[in-house]
Amino acid sequence: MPIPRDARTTRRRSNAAAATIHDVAARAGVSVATVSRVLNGIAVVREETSRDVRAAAKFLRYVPNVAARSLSIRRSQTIGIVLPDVHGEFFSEVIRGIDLAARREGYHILVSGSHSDPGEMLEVVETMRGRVDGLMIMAPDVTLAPIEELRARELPVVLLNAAAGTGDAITIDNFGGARAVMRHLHDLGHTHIAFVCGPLHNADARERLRGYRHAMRGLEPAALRALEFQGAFTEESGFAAGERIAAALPRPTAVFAANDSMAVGALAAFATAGIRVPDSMSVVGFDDIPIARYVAPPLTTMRVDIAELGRRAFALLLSIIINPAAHTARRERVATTLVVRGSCGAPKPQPKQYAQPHRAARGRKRVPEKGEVS
Amino acid sequence: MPIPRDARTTRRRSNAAAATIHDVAARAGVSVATVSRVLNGIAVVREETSRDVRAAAKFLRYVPNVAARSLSIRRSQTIGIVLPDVHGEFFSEVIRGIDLAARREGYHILVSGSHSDPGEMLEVVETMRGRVDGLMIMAPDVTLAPIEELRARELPVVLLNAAAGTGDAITIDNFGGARAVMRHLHDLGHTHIAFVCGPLHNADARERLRGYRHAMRGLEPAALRALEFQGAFTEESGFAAGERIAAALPRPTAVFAANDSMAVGALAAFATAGIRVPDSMSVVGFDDIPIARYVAPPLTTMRVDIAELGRRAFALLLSIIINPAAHTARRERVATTLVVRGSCGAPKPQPKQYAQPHRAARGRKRVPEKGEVS
DNA sequence: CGCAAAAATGTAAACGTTTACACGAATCGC
DNA sequence: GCGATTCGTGTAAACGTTTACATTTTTGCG
Repeated sequence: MPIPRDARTTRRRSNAAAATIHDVAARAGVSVATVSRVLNGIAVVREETSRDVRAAAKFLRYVPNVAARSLSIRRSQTIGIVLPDVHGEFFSEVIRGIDLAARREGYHILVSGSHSDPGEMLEVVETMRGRVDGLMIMAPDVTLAPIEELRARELPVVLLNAAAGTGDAITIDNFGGARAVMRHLHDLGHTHIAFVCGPLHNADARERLRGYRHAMRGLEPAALRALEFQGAFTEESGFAAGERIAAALPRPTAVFAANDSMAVGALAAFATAGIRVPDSMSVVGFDDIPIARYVAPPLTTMRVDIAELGRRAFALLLSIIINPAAHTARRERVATTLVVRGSCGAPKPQPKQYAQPHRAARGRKRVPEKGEVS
Repeated sequence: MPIPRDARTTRRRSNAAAATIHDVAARAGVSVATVSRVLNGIAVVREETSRDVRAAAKFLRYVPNVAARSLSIRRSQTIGIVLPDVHGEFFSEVIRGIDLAARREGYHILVSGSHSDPGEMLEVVETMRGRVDGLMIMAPDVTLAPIEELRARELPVVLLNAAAGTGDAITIDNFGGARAVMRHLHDLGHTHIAFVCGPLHNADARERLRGYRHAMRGLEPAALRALEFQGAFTEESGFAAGERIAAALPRPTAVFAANDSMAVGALAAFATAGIRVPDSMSVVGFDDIPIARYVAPPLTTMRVDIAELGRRAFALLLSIIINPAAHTARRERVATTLVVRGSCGAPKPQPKQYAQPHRAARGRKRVPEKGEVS
């Protein structure tokens, strides 16, 4: 595409077309190599020369052509983020975390969201390769995870919130968080605790369920089943589950919803059913979404520092990018924090002296663990 | 950087390094030009040759180097999105809208968020230029807007939710939406309507205030001032405003909060103050954030189709990118939709026959306008 | 069959960087 | 003062595409 044919020798400029490194070199009376060195802070170049170059660059409002640079150094200083069709808060918070960390290191982020099926995701990964130095894939859906693992090789990849798998990954400490929630409820004297589960194909939902079951392990299967209610991480489903719980015969005294949205839904259901929270029902959620503190009563929940998740994920990805060889797969987990508000009627008056009928999962030694703060 | 020195002639591959167009050409027994033509669907190339090329490319798992391509065609097929430090839902929804539209056109999006001051934003714009074919800048803050306008020339730019200004821009129909809200309240018989305002440096907040004032224009200034409460778009500020409204002496019968978050906060304040909504107080918000329907009572609000905002913005930007010359600045506005829920006690029994004392802003002819549906 | 026009393909010059290597000019030790 | 370093800079070859232009092959037609 030989349009301005003598670009490297002529000054041009003036009419249009951004200044190139050659223009700067010409104006500063040095070679392009020197300009490049000055602008990249590489090697030793005389202070005076450096000043001239910088002045010329400034005068010409020179900004390096990234494509050319990428081509030459074979890196794009960009990472890709592939997200499923995930909602609001979470989505943006994780991007914010990554963005902050990335910008600090001079990286840009290329995002592609709203992918619900593996095929589409793979396609996106394909179009991103070559354009990015590394990839961050969020695959909370268990059906997506394995596929991503296989593919995308020869490009650094970090998985976010993925189910199991082998590669590098950052996840939320769902299991630990769920156990901490349960411990809190136990400490409050609850034993008949219902659980509103998230969609089972979602890895986070599964882990939270596992935490719940772990805490309820004393119970016989049938009894446990009666306490578990299926939800879908939405307010609607939480509302529906709340209605069923309200109608359950030996009515549970507490509900642990696998996320805040469902907890909020359940709260609404209890309100319409005339069940008073926290007096006759305690409710705990998970995530600590912003409105959690504004529902009535304010929701006790497990806070997840999503931005931190993004930050950590970027750090991990960067370490792989920088030295792909000397890297062994790492799976990190970000801790969660219990935030006690009004929805579970905090320090209940009648504690352990009561002989509780279904007292399950008790007597474990209370090892403090991460994700348990307050 | 001459490492694999004979790349263009040798087959190489096998050990590492992605295949180049030369590798494909060699394997298919054609020239690189032909490969390029086939892969870009350009010009006429014999069906048979085409098949061979495609096969070779597939075999070598060839994927074009974008940097090289960008360098050659002088376009990156990428647009940049610069966002302020904006919260959750909105942030992600707008990205989703843009992403969807962009992907359909084969564009990628480079995002950079969380910029609170103009300087930082400008810096980001600077690092993005050359990397993107166009820019989308969201600047709801009036202090940011003008600065962005001036700069960033010689690169297609579309402003999102910006205050006034001259360039291309897409905004929400805040004024129209606010008026529609007020009309709804009037139709319900309210005249003593309080307004919880957003931060005044925010363009959206200002426009909504303008809509409110327009509807209340019959009122004398002092009376109006007594009905306006300052907020900051947060739940906290909404709560605080709610408390003040609850204590106001001729207590308003309705509250229009400039966004849902504040409406939710106000709702909480009324609940604690023992004021029943909608019986003794109607509340309307703006935005229709997801929890709006799950608070008690469900919030009547003005829905903003944020994804649509993103979509439209992309369409506009693309049109500028494609033909920068034949383009005259356009300012578009996306409509809003009234969503009636429980918080304003819908069709009140006592309508117009009552002689209302402060009946302001009445008797306008009801021109149906966009943003008024239901 | 021969020749012109059309169709298909190849050649090589851009695109704007980075950087290995070469080269001249200071600087140093003696 | 003179070779050996060191320092500062320049030259030019990559990086992997696209595409104007040249060249070859095919086709059409008398």
